[in-house]
Parts: sequence; structure tokens; C-alpha cells
Amino acid sequence: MSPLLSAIERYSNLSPMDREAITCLREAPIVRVPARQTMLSEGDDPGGVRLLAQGWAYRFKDLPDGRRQIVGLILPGDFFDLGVRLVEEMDHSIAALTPSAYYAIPSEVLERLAREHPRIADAFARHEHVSASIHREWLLNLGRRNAFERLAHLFLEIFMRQSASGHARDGECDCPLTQNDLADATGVTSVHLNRTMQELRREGLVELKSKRLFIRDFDKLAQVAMFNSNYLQLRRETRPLTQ
Amino acid sequence: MSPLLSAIERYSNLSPMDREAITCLREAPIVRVPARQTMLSEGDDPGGVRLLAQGWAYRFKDLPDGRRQIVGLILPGDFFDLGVRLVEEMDHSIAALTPSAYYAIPSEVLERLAREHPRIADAFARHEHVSASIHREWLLNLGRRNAFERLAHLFLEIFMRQSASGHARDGECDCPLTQNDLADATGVTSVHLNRTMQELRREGLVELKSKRLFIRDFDKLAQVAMFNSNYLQLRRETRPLTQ
DNA sequence: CGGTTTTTTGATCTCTATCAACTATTGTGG
DNA sequence: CCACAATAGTTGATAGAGATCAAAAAACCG
Repeated sequence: MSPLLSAIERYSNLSPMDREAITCLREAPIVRVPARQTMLSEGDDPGGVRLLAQGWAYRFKDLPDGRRQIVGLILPGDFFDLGVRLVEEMDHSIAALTPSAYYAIPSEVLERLAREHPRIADAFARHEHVSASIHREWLLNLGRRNAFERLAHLFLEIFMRQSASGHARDGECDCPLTQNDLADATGVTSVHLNRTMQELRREGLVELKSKRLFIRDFDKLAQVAMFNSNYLQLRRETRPLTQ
Repeated sequence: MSPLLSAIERYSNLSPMDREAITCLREAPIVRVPARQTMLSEGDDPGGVRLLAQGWAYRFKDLPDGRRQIVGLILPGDFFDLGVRLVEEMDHSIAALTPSAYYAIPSEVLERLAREHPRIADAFARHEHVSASIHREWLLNLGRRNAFERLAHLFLEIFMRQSASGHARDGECDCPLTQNDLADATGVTSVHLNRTMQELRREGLVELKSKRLFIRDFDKLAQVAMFNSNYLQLRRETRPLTQ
């Protein structure tokens, strides 16, 4: 199944006709991006909508004095800039974490699709809503959890999001972020992140080696992180419509 | 002009026909809420869309151990739960800050309106997008600014959002948040917030008395907060369509 | 293999939390 | 309109989390 289809189907039950319609997206140009390259900068005109086909990316904002905050992760199969189609300027930047590739979809194409296929429109709306929900959970994370809890929470999100798309098993999944990236995502310095990470390891909760994340004790991790996966809206009632 | 109209018109240039169509929303029931009452709790089914007609409200999430984070402010004329219409469960809670009133709009009504009036649909999409953009700026705020900068930034947002709707003048506007609320929004304790506030006052930047906010030195405040209003999307090119 | 990036360590400093009053302000009922 | 209660703001002392700086060790990469 194409990544395009599964990306949309994750958020809505589609009819065969809906699926048929989606094939047109396959004509969208694919753009490859090397690791660490910024694909969209704050202030840019996004000029369309993208779907990350391969690789990982992250959204970030930075302060004039160089401080940087990662405000979200984009995993394979995630759309980005869905909500920006009506806006002329990016309010944040997006960079590839690993070598990546995305479909560049003209807004008109997506809009026509959404107009003619309500269930596809629903999927887009849900996708946007989940992004917003994740943002809010991150706000709670940064505002009210300490470094240890934050990192535990971030790891669980990474694990659960991949589980939902079938990319995690046996308590193990990809995690291509460096400690620097993790620090930028959790709002601490990389030195402090390093120490926090060691603590997680020492307590037998999580291990991270060569870009793989190992959840050693899911329950205890979820407990210390006060993790509740509801915000990710992972209800996988994949009951496909037959009509 | 009705708050309903101005709320939508803030985000899109409407035609007379669009405006006409909006009048149907006026039939939506108005619900009054006393100050400090929670109107929607995490986990609730929102069952519709709301427009805050009067008063202020805030979105928040809390942790099982009682820690609480305010994740956004809702000002008069703001919609809320726009994006939730497809979702069965609130991922966060919403409470009134002051005595408030909102229009409770059935999702179907809004959806029909959006379907038949593309510019209205655009307005909703923009509204949602601005909310997300604000969330991202708050993430930067919590993750990378210190207490002093955060509070300065929050005050500027409060001021600018009210300016945009004509509710601020002479560097002065409403601000019904208590220091406790401000602490919950900036992710610090109320004691520390109090001290930070005194510092802002001492430096001649901001004063807050009897629920009114006085911006004493806008430029310096914007400088220390590294404030850039772009994220609020306040482009007020109110060039109304004549067709 | 040599150079770059990433992770780790130690020492020290600063910001923010915590706890426990106390004061001021606001609101309410008599 | 006053008096009292409740809420909100303020203070001081102390503890703790996280920042900073600088340098070493380890891992990665072409």
C-alpha cells in the first residue's frame, strides 16, 4: 500500500472511491532532502502541502540569540503544512532529521480532493487536530514536567507514534535524534539531557543506542512520565468501509 | 456589528452573501458561565463548536498530581473546539476566567456554512492555524525563555491580541488573570511569578493593577521578550470584498 | 585512518521551587 | 456601608534543579 494512502487512512475510513481518488496524488513530485537540511524556514511561503514519505523531520523555532526549540516531530506518513495553505508565511521552520523525501502537493489538488471527498477532508481535519493536541501535550510537558519526566514522556510518544503505524515491536523502535535534538525538544541543555538520560538508563527504564530506542520498562516509564496516550488519538478501529 | 460576524471577518474577507449566511448563527443558543467554572473537561465529548461572545477563558491540562498548565487563552470573539468537531474526546479542558457567555453552535450548522461558503471555511481554517501557531510560540516560550522573558512575552501577546480587535489603547488593556493564572501559563510557581512581576515593574516595563495591564515601555519589553508578532497573523488588511 | 560529531565528566553558578508566614485586596451579607 | 471572610499578592530563608564552561572520551564517517 502506498504511503499516501496509509497516511490518510490512518485518520479516516475511506471508501474504494476515496482511495481511487487518492491515486492522483502519486503524480506529485517527490523531493529528496539530505539529513539536517532545513526544508522550510520561518517566514517562507510554504506554497503547497507536503507529505513526508521517508525519513524523519522536525519543526522548530529559534530565538535571535541562538536558542532553539523543537516544537514537534514529523514521522513518515505525516502531512505537514496542511493548515498553512491559506497562509503566506511559515511561523516556524522545518528541517530533515535524517535523509528524507516528501511529496510536494499543490494546494489546489489537495483542496479539490477534500472538496469532492468529505471523508478525505475529515482525515485532513483530524490530522491537523492531532497535531494541535500534541502541541498541547508538549506545552504541559515543558511547563510542568521536570527533565526526567519530560524525556520519559518524549520517548513514549516516539514509541507510541511508531507503534500506531506498525514501526515498533518488542518494545523497540527507531529514534534518530541526537542528545542535542532531544535537549532541544525537551527544553534543557544537552549536558543536562545527557545526565537525565543516564538516569533513565540507570533506573532500567529506557536505553538508546545507535539510533534505536529500547523501552525496558514500559509501565514504570508511563508512570513516571504520567503518560496517557489519549492525546495521540490512536484509535485504530480500522474498520474499512465497503461502500 | 455582531461579535459573530467580526469573529469570522477577522480571518477572511467576506462577501455580502457570506455575511448574510452568518446571521443564521445568531439562532445558536447562548450559554452563560460563571467565572472559574470549567466548561469542558478533558475526556468530554465537545458535541459542537463554540464561540466566546463575552468574557475570557483558558485552555488547560493537568497532571494526576495536581500540577496544571494553561495552554492557551480564549478571548472574546474566539472560536473554540473548531477542530474538535470530528473528535469524540477533548484532549484538554476549558474554563472561564471571568463570567462568560458563548454561542453553542451545532457542528452541522457550521459544516454546512463552511461547505457553502468557501471564504467562511477559509476563515475557520485560518483561525485554527493561528491557534496552532500560538501553541508553537508558547512552546518556544516555555522551552527556551526564562521566567522574565516568558512573562514579558505573555503580556505582549495579551496586549497585541486585544489591539487587533480594538480592545487596547494607550498601551493599556484588560488582563483578568491572577498571578496564579499567569504562573500556570508561564510554567513557574506563583511565588516566582510574583517576584518576576516585581522585576518587570521595577524595570519600568509593565504594570498590572486591578485587572488592567499597562505597557510602560513597549519597545524595551518587546526587546527583552524577543517578541515578533508575526505568529499572531494580525495582518489587518481589512479590504472587504464588494462582490 | 584521521577528522568530525556526539556523548560524557567535573566543578561551579544561577535560576526557580519550596515552605511558611504575613499583608493587602476583594467581595459579601448583615 | 461596615466587618469579616476569602482570595490574591508579598516576603524571607533555604533547597534543589538545571545552566554554564571547559575539556576528555567515545562513536561515527568518508
